[in-house]
Amino acid sequence: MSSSVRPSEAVQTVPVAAGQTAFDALVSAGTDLNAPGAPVVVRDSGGELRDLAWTPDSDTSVEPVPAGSPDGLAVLRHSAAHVMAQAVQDLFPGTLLGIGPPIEDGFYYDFLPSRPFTPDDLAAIEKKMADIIKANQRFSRRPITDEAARAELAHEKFKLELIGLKGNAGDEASVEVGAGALTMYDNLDGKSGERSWTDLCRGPHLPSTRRIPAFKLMRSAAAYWRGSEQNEQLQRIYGTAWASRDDLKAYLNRLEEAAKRDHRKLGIELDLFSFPDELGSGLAVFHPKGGILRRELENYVRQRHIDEGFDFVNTPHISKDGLFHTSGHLPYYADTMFPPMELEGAQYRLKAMNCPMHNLIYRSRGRSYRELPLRLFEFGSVYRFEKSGVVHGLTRVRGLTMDDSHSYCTAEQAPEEIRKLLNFILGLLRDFGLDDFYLELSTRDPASDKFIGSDEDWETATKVLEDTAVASGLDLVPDPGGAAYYGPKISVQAKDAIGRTWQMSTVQLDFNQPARFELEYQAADGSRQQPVMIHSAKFGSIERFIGVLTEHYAGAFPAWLSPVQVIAIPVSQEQNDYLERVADQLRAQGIRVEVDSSDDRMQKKIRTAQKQKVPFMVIAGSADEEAEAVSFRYRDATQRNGIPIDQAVAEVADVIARRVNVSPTADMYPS
RNA sequence: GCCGCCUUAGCUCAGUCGGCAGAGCGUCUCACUCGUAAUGAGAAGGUCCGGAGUUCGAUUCUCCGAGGCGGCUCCA
Repeated sequence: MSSSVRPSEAVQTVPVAAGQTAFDALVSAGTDLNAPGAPVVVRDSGGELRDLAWTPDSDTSVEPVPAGSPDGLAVLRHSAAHVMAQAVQDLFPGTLLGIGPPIEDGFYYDFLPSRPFTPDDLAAIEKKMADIIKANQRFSRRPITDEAARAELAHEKFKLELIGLKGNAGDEASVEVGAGALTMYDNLDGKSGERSWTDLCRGPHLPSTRRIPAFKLMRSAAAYWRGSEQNEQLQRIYGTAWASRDDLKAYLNRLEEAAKRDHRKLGIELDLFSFPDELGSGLAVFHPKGGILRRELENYVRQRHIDEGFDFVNTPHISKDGLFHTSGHLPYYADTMFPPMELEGAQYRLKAMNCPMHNLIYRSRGRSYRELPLRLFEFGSVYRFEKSGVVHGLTRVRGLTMDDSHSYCTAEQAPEEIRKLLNFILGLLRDFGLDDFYLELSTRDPASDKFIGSDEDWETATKVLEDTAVASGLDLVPDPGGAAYYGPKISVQAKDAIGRTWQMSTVQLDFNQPARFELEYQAADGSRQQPVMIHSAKFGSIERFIGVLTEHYAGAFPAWLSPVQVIAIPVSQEQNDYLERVADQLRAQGIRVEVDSSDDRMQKKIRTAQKQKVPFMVIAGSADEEAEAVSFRYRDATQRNGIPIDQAVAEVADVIARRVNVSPTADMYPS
């Protein structure tokens, strides 16, 4: 990401005399406030962000905050949100205001208009915003008492509600209001000084609207007031704003690049999978090429689980619903499980999780401490009735296959087992070039009745997970209230090739299901003890993992995963037979080869293979055929062409075979 | 589930202010036999998402449903 701040421009504190504005202090210190990326606000000695117009009561110093810094951008974006709100209220009188905070890469503002916004409305709002920016309105801070604010905002019911919420730490609304006395921000016309708009806001803001160099409105959508489904839906307009036009352009390019990687688009282009309407929403079919991806991934993860000492089991897709009452999943998740089928007096359900069935396998006979940890693994297909609005490509589906495993062990063994699982997971993700991780620790919300089990068990389980997570040395982000109903979890978050974070694998520690299923083992002293179980999924769902990998690799899968590894291209049809023989030679080494014997021109075939992101091409003309050679072309790490080189068939086969049949981490490109 | 938008050929998308529907790519056929990202010509291909309604007539308007997209909420 481009930014206006470089280390060499490290900011220095500037002294400010009592009664002097920070603005004047900066100017007298020689700061060019008109330069691109110039400071837009300051940080006082207490670390608070302040407007440039801020005037301290006593002598102090401030640190300028440049527009391109994270804080500067947040102020810039929040100021853009104000400009947008003003434009909206100008164009659509009577529209009520919600809140308008800065967010990653931009800002939004929530409105209650008389009708939802259309794309044409957004264009008009954008134009109006440009006028406001051109008018160079000053953002002017005005402290106000609660009573006066209530009077002034009598018609803004949402703002009134915010006043009551003043200072709620962690509340999104505190962005607007914050602790301490309320402040209003007035927009004053650059020439006349006339007030054109006012908003209840903690600030700080840019000195004036002119300091918004580049913005764009992105989309409008509904959002619940204060994020609750129980509340009224407002119309949210998202925008983006940057410290320079170039930064905006770079951001829009990034979005375009991300769109090109969209697995839903690539899935069609590369003929991997589809979602036939006839099946229903969120139900995917994998075409032959997607089938190869699945098979390779399954083979890979199966072997890894064998190496880690897992036993392989199989369980049905359907069960009488008593099982899910025993596990505790029903009735908590009744609405996300497919509805029951009534058969011979029993209610059957498609399974939405595999753990209860694995518990039955554990319980099928007496267990000794000697066989713990007992590790069960299954490619378990489950069905979850995701709400219609949340289904999304392969990343959120209604039918999925999990690489689901459950480790049953003694409470004492749990920390070591979790440590091993975490290592296993990180190693596995690294094999896919995912190596920038952080962990999320999802814990119980003690106030919620969504969680079962005793306080002591929760504390113990959470402590065990937390200690293991901390010991991994990775960053650990708390996720209060995000636990499963039966226990806390660690999820591994990984950054993909273009820096987007995906939740990948999870490890969950569960005291509850073993108790509910009355799982036991006989300890060394002959006593009967209850094991704990550790749920873990490495890919999570294979569908989702394929979706994430497709975007991570932009469809250019490493050679071992590529559905077609080699395309053989004849210079003219004369070489078709020769290349068939070459292809057979490669196939004999386990390589997936296709000969393109269509009547396209060679150039066209190269283009097609390139677009299909096939890692290797072998091309042969009459000269090659005579020499028992091929011209070898490959995709390099940047997915551009490698340099063509003429090589003997045996050598080429050898080079390709090494890239295709070895461990996934191996460098796939000839050097 | 909620709000908004969308659904036309295998894919990407025009279009009909209500009157027997179009392009590019892909597919097929023919000609060309070619040396590292598109050879040319021709043809086939459509219950215009489904159902109901309004109308002389609906792909177009209305309603219901399905599916998709962008968000919100949710994600064991």
